[in-house]
Amino acid sequence: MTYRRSPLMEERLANNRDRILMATRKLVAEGGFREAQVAAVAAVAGVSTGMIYRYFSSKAELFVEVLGVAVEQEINILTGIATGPGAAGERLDAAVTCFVRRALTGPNLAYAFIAEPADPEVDTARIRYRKKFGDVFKAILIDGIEKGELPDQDAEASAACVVGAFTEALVGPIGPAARNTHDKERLVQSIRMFCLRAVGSFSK
Amino acid sequence: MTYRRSPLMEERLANNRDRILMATRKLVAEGGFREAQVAAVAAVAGVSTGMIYRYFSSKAELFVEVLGVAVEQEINILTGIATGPGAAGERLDAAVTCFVRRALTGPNLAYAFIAEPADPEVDTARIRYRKKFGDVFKAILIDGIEKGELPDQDAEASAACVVGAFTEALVGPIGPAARNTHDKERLVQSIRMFCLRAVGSFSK
Amino acid sequence: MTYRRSPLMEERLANNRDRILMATRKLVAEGGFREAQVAAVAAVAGVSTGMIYRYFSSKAELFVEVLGVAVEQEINILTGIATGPGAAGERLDAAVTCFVRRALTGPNLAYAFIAEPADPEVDTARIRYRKKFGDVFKAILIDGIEKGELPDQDAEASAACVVGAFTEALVGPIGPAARNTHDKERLVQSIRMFCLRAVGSFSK
Amino acid sequence: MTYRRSPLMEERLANNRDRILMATRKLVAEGGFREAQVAAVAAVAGVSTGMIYRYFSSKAELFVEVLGVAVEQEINILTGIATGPGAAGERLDAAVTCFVRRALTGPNLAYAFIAEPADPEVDTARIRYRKKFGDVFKAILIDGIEKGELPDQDAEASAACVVGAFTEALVGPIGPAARNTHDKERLVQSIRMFCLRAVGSFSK
DNA sequence: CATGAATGAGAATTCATTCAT
DNA sequence: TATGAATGAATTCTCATTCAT
Repeated sequence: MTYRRSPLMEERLANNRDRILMATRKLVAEGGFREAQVAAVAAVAGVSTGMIYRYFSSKAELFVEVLGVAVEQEINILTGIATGPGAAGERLDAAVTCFVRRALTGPNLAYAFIAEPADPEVDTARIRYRKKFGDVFKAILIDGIEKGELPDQDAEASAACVVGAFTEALVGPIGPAARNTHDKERLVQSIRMFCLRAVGSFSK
Repeated sequence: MTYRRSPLMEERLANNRDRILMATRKLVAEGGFREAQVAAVAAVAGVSTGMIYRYFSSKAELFVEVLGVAVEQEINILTGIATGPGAAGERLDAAVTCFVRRALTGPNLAYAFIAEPADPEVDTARIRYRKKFGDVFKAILIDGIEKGELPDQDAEASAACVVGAFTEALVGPIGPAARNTHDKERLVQSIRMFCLRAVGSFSK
Repeated sequence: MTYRRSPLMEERLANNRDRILMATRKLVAEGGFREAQVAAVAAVAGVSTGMIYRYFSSKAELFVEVLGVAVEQEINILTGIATGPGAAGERLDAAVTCFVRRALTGPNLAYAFIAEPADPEVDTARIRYRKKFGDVFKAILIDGIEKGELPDQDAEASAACVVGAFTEALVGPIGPAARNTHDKERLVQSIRMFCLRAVGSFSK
Repeated sequence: MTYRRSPLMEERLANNRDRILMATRKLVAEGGFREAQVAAVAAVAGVSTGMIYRYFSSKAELFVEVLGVAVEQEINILTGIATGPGAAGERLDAAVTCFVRRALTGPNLAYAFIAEPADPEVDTARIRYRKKFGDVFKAILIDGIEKGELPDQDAEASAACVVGAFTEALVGPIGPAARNTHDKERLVQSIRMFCLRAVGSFSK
């Protein structure tokens, strides 16, 4: 008698995969890639180390996917804003504000951005994911420039600068200082204004 | 007849330390801290591994100093510009332009910004060094705001954003794409304009 | 069908730990802590070096446990004698004789006494373990003094001297010379008489 | 013109040798063989590391000689007592008391006795030196036994036990606890009485 | 299928000894 | 002769990955 993969087992498999991803994300968020050793991930996920290799061919692949999942979530939200109605300046405003606020809420994504690639593979992915963020902003910028709402500029570079600006502001020296809600909101506004002025959108 | 330390010996000593630092810098620039293992550094520097520990008490200390040397060079140049004559906007312009141009010239500084903390010790230093850069820009901003040349803003946050903006633009997805002189100059101008608009300085 | 940890697996686990301990003990007994490098222990135990760190967090911890296991065995036996019936002098007699005889039988304990602290951690443990031996003898002495069976004396110091006396006699210059059974028994009697006279118990 | 070894140079050589020995002794006394690295010895002695190898072919040889010098000093004093006038019991009394008192005075010799051989070579020497001490006591014992002053016993074993007894009492768990003069004198008396009772000399 | 024990290739660091100057 | 910079073998410890059960 052989084992057939029952629907139930499928679900357990999916659950396992998710739990591994979540465990990894948790560990990376808390202590960087350094703390996300395979054994630790397995322990947090409640699976064996061997199990991890059923779903991911290597630790690097696991990391890449963790980054991917985190990025996708944010990209979806931002894209919703970017493709919505309203003037380019307003959409940019909303996108920047949303992104910064979410990043400050939990150490879920921001850390993953600077967290060093434990692997060249992860490095490559990291660059790719940052570009995805830039693309969302770039789209808004191009739209705004075409419609004359924004001054002419290198949309590609500006978009990268926007991403870099809040990355630095979030994870750099001034980031961790913002602990209470008041400080956080102040930081959100500072970054927001900076970026808006930077792209020439004076929505005030 | 007594033995005196000959100039040649002095030079060799200095050369060793410097060669170790240069070798480390080279390796970090090329492949990140990951590639700068003690054995590799020793090989590139043309010394034995033990030699490295004559000059640096640990690998972390070596890394910290490599970062420090690179940062100090740039800080000195930027500070010269920041404390010089001219309107705040002009000095900011010059500082940003200079910084970006130098970063694009060689892999001398840029890597220091993303390079992940192989060590908590290095991490701490890295944050500190980034802050140093921010402080130079912050000084110009505060000066400009006081004199009414720049709009009121959170100088601390803006400075961090400026640093982040060109960090991302330099080492992020669009950075490596700029290979020839023409592309590079275009990138310099893009980042420059972005930052100037961002702080409200429309020197055009 | 679920997987259960088979008895065989349990045994192999226990075996590994024990084999590591035994291998360490063997190497320390033969060549001191110096010879018990992690790689050597692994080789003798028939495991990989990494395996050792599954059971012991550091080499020092391994050494401490090796000492501890050896000491505990002996302490248990001695305590049984010390807390048994009979006059203090007789119990002391039995304890000393038993201890010395066992030490001469195999290189199981004696080495633990001289073996130098390869590590401050091990040093601390070594002192502690020696004190444990002293305490067994001290208890007998105090009992004998109280009951008037033994002359008044510093029980603490006398106990330490007893431990030192046979340590030296066992591992010192005269120890290894005693190869055959006859010599050994003669040594046992010599040490026994020395210690009994020393504490004032002339059971003859 | 070649250099001829002047008397002055001879003296400097001798001085160097002595300074190296003293430096080693100091370091061993303070921190065990572990702390007496060649570089440290050189620094304390005020010579270069290379200099050390002019006088000692290896570190082990240096250690052996340091032990030897320390032992010789003590042996001389003890022999003076042992070969002097008086009853065997009295001479033994004086020898033990002298030895223990001197050992407690400074951490000069006692430590060297248990301090683990950094080298098999040192190990061998250490055993040999301990035997030398035993021989002094053995001589007194044999004398006393022959003259009927002491009960018949295995002089060799008893001598080893005496050495072991105060070694343990000095460097074991109760040793370092005795800090002030009062405690020390009490320890001296305790060890003294123990040893005298042990060899059957009740000089009280 | 699921486990987690086992592996072993690295990586950092130390220090006795040598030898060019 | 004297120096101390330089060497590099040796040692401990880590952790991704595999595979017998």
